[in-house]
Amino acid sequence: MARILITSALPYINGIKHLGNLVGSQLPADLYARYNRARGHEVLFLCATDEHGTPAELAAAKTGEPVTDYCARMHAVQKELSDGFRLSFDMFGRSSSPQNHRLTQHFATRLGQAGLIAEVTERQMYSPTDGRFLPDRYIEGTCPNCGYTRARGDQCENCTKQLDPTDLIDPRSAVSGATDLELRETKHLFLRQSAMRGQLSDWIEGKTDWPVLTTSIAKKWLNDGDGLQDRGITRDLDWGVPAQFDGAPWAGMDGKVFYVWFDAPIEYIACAGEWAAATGRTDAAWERWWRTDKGAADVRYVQFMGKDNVPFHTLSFPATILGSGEPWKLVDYIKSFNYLNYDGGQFSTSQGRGVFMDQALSILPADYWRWWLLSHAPETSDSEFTWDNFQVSVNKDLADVLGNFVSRVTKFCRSRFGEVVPAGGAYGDREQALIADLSARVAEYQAHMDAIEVRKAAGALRAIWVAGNEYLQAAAPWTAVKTDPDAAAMMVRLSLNLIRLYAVLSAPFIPDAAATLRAAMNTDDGWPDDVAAALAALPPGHAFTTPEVLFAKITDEQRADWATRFAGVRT
RNA sequence: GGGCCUGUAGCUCAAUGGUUAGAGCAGAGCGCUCAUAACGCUUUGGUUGGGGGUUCAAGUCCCUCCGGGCCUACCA
Repeated sequence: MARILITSALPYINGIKHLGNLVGSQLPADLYARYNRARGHEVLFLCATDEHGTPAELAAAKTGEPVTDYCARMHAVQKELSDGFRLSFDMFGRSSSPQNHRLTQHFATRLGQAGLIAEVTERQMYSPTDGRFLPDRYIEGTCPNCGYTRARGDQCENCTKQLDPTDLIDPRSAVSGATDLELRETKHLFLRQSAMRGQLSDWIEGKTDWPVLTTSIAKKWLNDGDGLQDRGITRDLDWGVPAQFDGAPWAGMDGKVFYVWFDAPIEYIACAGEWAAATGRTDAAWERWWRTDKGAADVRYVQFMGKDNVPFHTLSFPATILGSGEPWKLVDYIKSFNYLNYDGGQFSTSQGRGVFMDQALSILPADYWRWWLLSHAPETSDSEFTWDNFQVSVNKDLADVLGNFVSRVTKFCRSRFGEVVPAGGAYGDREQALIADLSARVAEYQAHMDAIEVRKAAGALRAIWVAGNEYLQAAAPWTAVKTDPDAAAMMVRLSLNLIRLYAVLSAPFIPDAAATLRAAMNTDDGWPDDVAAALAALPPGHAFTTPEVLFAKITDEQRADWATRFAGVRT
């Protein structure tokens, strides 16, 4: 039995995530977690809300709530939605947890003691009206290059020119519109990533089995220009982990907090501490997942994320861990995803374009979304969601191929033999061939799942479903029953066992439907390590119930309605 | 500007430099009647974005042009 630590990129606290966010990290991570649990491995699957930073403060200000209240409320909302999508986190924590405060300050201390933190004084834009320093992109003004009047302080969206806030003509706060901006000196801590460039580069160069998407982004940052740059890890904000604390190896950082991208990855570790605390476990229980000197040496750690998160997971977070000089577990494999587009354009949180997690669950059960999203996961390039494709794929795969198979088998059995697994008859060549075929296909499915090839795994699973329909069509028990009832009984018995097999194999993709099938077949969820044996799990005389329609089809009217409803801006 | 990814059938996507470029869906034809008008079988469909080059051999490698996307370190 292997031990597998799985983390999904942390969803930011600022609002409800869309389906593109979901398929880029949490959903495939859940697929992998469920699969490995089903295979009998020991899994710890962690995720949390990423709660610090300027956007959280501004979102709270907008609703009039204290930021702590806002984050608590939004955490609950995101937790409910992740439950709705059946994301099987062992812990859905919070980066604002006491565990993360302690651990973030601990890492900062270690890095400081190791000489890997520098104090840098710089000048940044301050808005007296807003009472805060403003990140570059929160300053708007007229572009000196093209005259666009809503250029941001980091880049003009119109002409794409890189800008500095001081370049802008008539700069103003994007938060309040205030124009009384001024440059103020402020001191910040920088993580000396440049000092660790060689160590990080050697580590990345050794990861030859990682997706190109992952390593190419890392190498770009390592080698671009003057090489890996130091990164500021503090901000002038109120909401976050205080950068000044007892035992800190620096002074003068009062009123500042750590930058979210410093504390958020540390929450992966702290979240394990939250898990232990929430489930009455000791520190040793979580440390055996994270400390190689305390039992984690045999852990395989896999991270899931969208491509925009890669630099922080390949460089900054490893720099934090390596720089600490302590035996923390480093990531073994990074699975990164491209983006899911929505009907010819991008999903957009800010513009409310596309389908968001709450909306998705309000119109269809989670399994529909899980199946479509995972079977179309943007692994090699960006992929595209269209309502037409969604309707056709889901109806065909889930309703016709899988759902209808269950219907035809259970209803035929009920009408001819009653709701019990019929006795009599023995396998012939056709059945032996089916078992051989399925054994190969299950092996293929497992290989793709082990390699985290999500779309290929979905294709292999679908082929297993199709094999049942092919068998049934060729065996034709509805004909055999007229002349050879024992043979028909054997065919039906095998087919009923196929339903159980499908329930077990499909559970990582469509857990609710799988649970419905297992309950209907009145059986367990043991993995089919031996397909022939698995197809005898339901013995003659075993009672079952005929399930209701497993997946109702999406009608043309529904599709048209949804396409219209979600075309424009979220209201 | 720089870097990376990408362009393959009507659609969504596959193809360690090595047979005649594949699969699902959609389309067409046939079969079946247990089933959610579902299922099965057969089948149409390609100058692999354009052009040039390397090679015995190129969807794959190189150059160039065209299109799409991402990143570019202060959003997270």
